[in-house]
Amino acid sequence: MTPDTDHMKPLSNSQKAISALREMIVAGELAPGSDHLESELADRLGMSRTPIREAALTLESQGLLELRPRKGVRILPVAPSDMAEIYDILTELESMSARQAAEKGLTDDDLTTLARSIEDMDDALKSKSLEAWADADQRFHRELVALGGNMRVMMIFEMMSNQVKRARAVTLYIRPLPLDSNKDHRMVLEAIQAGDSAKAETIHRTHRQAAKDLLLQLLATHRLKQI
Amino acid sequence: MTPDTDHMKPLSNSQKAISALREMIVAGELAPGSDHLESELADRLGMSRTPIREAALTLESQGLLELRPRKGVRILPVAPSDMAEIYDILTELESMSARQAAEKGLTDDDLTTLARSIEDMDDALKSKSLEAWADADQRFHRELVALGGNMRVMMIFEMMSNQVKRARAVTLYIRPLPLDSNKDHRMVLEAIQAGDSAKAETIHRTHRQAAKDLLLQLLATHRLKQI
DNA sequence: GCATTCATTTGCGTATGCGTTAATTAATTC
DNA sequence: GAATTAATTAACGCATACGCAAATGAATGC
Repeated sequence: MTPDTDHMKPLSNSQKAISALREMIVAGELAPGSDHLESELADRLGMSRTPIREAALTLESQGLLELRPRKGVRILPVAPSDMAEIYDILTELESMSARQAAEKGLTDDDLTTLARSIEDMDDALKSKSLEAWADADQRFHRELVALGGNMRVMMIFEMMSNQVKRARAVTLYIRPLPLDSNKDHRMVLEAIQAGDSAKAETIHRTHRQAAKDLLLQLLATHRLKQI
Repeated sequence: MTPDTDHMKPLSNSQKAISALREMIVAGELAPGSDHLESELADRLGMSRTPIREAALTLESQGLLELRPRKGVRILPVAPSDMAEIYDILTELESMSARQAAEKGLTDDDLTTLARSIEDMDDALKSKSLEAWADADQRFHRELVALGGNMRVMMIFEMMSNQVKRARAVTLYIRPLPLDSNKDHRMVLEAIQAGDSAKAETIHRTHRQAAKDLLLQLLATHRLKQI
């Protein structure tokens, strides 16, 4: 039961279409590169074309798909060069967030969520649950950005995350186990606790660059030219 | 006459609505904080509600306005804290672009547009045309981002630029003359020419931070709590 | 006079229909 | 048989219509 089971707004069809389509895309149910007529999607989601179009417009501006007249909506494939772009942006903005979080003099209380995600990653690795690890890792990065306090950075992060998730679905089981990854996370957390903004930023930047290099290497060695 | 006067696609009403509304917002014709019914905007632009809604959805995802049921579309005001967020993001992403541009070993030929915008700023200052200066300055930053080669950064830049333009319309005539600004620009250009990526990045970062500090100071001293 | 309830208005969300035009198939010509 | 043109189909852009719910105003009760 959700915290506030009462007074749940009945969520418009447009909203439903946005999340439904987003999930279908991230899950690969709508394959990268595939085309889908508005009317087809409307049938599939049991609504008319109008909310579908509105959702498609929104998702287009988030870079998940493309509206091509008479061809239908095209699910955008993500090439390694796209992932490089995304990781470069995340590297800069997350590192900035780490720095700004460290400058805030946050209390341990403010950092419980971040600390929790690190523990969750440890637990996930112990029980060899890669999905749980990926989930906790995602939470760590999101919370780091949240602590930075820049709402726009959060929006950009969420936008990019959708594409990152697709890449991870492909690479999660072909990548080496992220056994050392949590060392970095812990060092970032400690730097933020200590108020050492330069250290927090530098460590996180290095961490992110390594992640980018690993991913691109993986995609290259497996000849994954499109996700 | 535009380069290709023939075969101009007749540009859909949605597209027209997007640029029309964007220009009205940036120009202040639709005041920050004001509400406008979809039907009102539809009448004003001589089209039905459908393309207006589609345009509003797009502009909402670009942070220019907000759709509030029964209140109409609300033109989002920009507070100093918003400008701080925007400048922080631009600082990081433009500095990264400067670094990456420098790493590319660009020829003087690749850099003509950038060099041109610097000259234009000089000319504008000589003829005391602040608008022309602001325009050339905007072109410098856009071209720098373009040279970085990250399409997503370009998109983010364009998005943020809309809000920056509104701030500039307010501050352009109350700010000190940007007499030294071009020294920074020239140094960035030279660093890129020389392939000195660290220098290009550092100088541009400093330049951007100074711009942020100046802007926030201006807004504070003039008690501009909302633009 | 103030609050509460009911009636009315109004704006939005969404379905639907239609004209336009791109894409596809058929037809005609060389 | 290939290629160009004509005919057909179909998807989209947009206008329009309508039901519902929120906001507004009127009316009633205390």
